[in-house]
Amino acid sequence: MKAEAQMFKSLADETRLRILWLLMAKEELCVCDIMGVLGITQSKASRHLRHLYHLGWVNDRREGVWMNYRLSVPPGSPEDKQLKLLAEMLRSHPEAQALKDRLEQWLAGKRQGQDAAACQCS
Amino acid sequence: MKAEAQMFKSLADETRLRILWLLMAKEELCVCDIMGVLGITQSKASRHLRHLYHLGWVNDRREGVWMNYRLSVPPGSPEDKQLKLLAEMLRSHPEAQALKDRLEQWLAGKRQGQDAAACQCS
DNA sequence: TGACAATATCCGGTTATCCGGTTATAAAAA
DNA sequence: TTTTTATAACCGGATAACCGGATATTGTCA
Repeated sequence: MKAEAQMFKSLADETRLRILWLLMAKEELCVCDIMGVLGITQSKASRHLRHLYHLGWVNDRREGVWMNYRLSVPPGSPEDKQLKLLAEMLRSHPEAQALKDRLEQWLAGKRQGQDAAACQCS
Repeated sequence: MKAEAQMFKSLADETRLRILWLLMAKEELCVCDIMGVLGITQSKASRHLRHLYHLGWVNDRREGVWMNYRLSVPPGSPEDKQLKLLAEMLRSHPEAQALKDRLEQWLAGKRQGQDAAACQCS
């Protein structure tokens, strides 16, 4: 039952929950997206993404300099059901809604500066 | 989202998972049952049960000197679904099966010494 | 009341987790 | 090749979690 405890441990952090929530909304995001939307340091964003990666929640895909992450749980697996349940818990959550809005804004802003560096990571 | 993180934190401990698993199998157990079946100290059993109590997973019911605990999640609530999902994850788990067997044995042994102190907590 | 049994809480020690800041790596661009 | 950018890994330090053993509380019974 160690594996199960560890799985819950990986969900027992607000930042990681927020990241999973964003990835459920957007499919694929790079580290700097996470940083920007959540307003956290690069170190923090990368650390938690690696954490989720090592536990099998997300895949990574390199695209030049960017590292993109997306959910990687097999459909129908317990982990998949867990994520769906999490989504259900958060759906009516004001904070989660606000995050989704910030994500939309962020992505819109990114589309604007198309040819320019898409991500200033300021 | 703090509440959700805290909920997962409460599940991120092997002992607490085992306790919940036992309570899903038996409906109501006293502290010394938990101690006996899991083979842990009284301090540890009580501490984790109080933890689960304060987070709303279980109710307590005093019966003389004994303190009985049982699950208290409202049917259909997200917490209920979470428990059901946990049960699904553990169902095929050898360790979980073994625990269930130990619980049966323990309760059988308890029925034997009926009039004697039901629980020596040795 | 006093003795006892079951449980809850406290104490301190150990370990795990999280964080920001820094450094290392890897790909692209100059 | 050197520089730049995005990201990962490392390094203390602070905080929180967990543990066993000791103590306090609560209920029972003589």
